[in-house]
Amino acid sequence: MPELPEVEAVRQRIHAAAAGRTIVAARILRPRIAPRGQASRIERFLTGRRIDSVTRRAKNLLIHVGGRALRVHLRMTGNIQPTDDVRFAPLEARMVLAFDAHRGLALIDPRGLGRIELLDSAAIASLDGSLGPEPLADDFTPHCFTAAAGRSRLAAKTYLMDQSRIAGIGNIYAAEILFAAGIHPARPMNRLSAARLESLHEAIRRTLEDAVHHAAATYADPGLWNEGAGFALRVYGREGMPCTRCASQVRRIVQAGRSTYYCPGCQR
DNA sequence: AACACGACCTGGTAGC
DNA sequence: TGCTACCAGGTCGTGT
Repeated sequence: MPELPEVEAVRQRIHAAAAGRTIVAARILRPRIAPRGQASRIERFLTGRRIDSVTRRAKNLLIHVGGRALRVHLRMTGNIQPTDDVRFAPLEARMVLAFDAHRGLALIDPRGLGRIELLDSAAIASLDGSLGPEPLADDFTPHCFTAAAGRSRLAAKTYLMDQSRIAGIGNIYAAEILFAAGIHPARPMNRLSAARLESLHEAIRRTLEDAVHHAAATYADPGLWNEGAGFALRVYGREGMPCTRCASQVRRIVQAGRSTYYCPGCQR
């Protein structure tokens, strides 16, 4: 679930619910989600402080509090949702930030791989510096993308998923973007023409913008959200089914240990 | 530099 | 029905 579009939808939702509110109680229900030995320190820091804003960098949520940021990474199955009953958070709740006796935010994560960390301003800058450009930001221009990408010998899918090169793209949207651009996932980036790199840039923007729109629209409906029904997937998970564009059978291969889906008919 | 692989966790599901 | 094996949207550390 949580790649850039979903994390952005969570950000919008919890920024609206939490900005300006004071945390009256912070409970980390599963200490291992924080760096070793820091869970109670983080709880103490957050308690009594006001949330200024919630921003996003790549797939990281940054909850800005008291000049620092609580970085939350949702990993595979995490989500943060406003709750009206902080005392009876669901079993999979890993952290609860209460705004009063009833309302607050809950980090829900069935698989428990999500992580939190408290960052000072230097650590925020360091995180920022370790990540590639935000694909939906104004400075992610065709030129900026094609200049860097054209020099890499990485397979296209591996390149798209490398957070230090482009921020926020994961396994599902990498497949969808490459399908939209008609590019084979194993094709080395430096063997794509300038024109094809530009169309890839365009596919990145269009696919992610579309997905952000759908993710934001379905966030409020937990049923839809959990089924991932917001965005109509065109190749991901469709092994053996006919391509929606050319009717060839969609294939699944493994790249870097992850499933990659593509159409052998129209991705070259 | 590039890539493979295991670990981290739990739940769902296909197959027997 | 009940068991096992395998799979899952991410990242990090280790090894080649």
